[in-house]
Amino acid sequence: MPELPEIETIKNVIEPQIKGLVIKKITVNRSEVIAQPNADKFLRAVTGQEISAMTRKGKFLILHLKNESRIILHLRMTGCLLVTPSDYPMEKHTHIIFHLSCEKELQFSDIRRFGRFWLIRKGEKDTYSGIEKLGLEPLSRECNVEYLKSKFGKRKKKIKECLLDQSVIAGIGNIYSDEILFLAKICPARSADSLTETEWERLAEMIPECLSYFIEKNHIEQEDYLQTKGQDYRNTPFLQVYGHAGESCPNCGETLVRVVISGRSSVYCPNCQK
DNA sequence: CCCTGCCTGCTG
DNA sequence: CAGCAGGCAGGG
Repeated sequence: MPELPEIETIKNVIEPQIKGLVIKKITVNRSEVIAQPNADKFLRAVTGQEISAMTRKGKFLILHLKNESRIILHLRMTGCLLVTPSDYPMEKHTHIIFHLSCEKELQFSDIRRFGRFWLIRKGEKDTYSGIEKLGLEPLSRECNVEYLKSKFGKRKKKIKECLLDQSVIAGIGNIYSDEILFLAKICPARSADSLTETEWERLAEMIPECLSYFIEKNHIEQEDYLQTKGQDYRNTPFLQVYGHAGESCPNCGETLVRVVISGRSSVYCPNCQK
């Protein structure tokens, strides 16, 4: 169920463990997690390749291979990556195992099976995964108040829905949109075109502040990550509104309210967030 | 634009 | 048992 800070955390934990290793063999337990073009082609193209790097874009992870093709991965709601010793027991919902050199494995598990892999070959245009449609990285310099206003300023959409629009800002999901709007003191149901200059400024400031704060909080050592099976992002103790409907606002003590915005559960403080 | 489907598991 | 879960594509 990871959003940008969690994907960043996963990348930081996994990358140093697999960089430079060779994919010797792949076990596919559920081929539907390989979205494109077909599982066999995927296996043939990837087997024997060295992993040169792992990067993140929005909520996507990208495994860069030595031959300049790349494996794109989206974890969706419950996808999980683990680097394990080669004799490590398989989790119940493990769908793909990359058997690597140095007696290691990269295991992909996913309870709900929404997660997907794509293979993009050298020079091939990625029209499949959706990665090309992503907007700016929220931690980039260009994702500033002018950009937000130019993209959202005239929309009648609710500001929370705007923050979830991956084609404008890549990586914010349901948790962090609530947290960001709480920090910016903006009600999630406000229409974007009603925001004042000050509110746009607060929003532009809180997006990177909130995300980088949680990247820091998520920080975890490789051993602890494996021990907790990649399930403990350690962010929950620090969430101020998400998951706290009915409790008191950490700012003012007013009861936090849950509403549904475009099908997503949203929590906010009716007193602090106008 | 909202709504559903995709899946399994956990909570009340 | 229904309802819900941190995502997204596709449909009407």
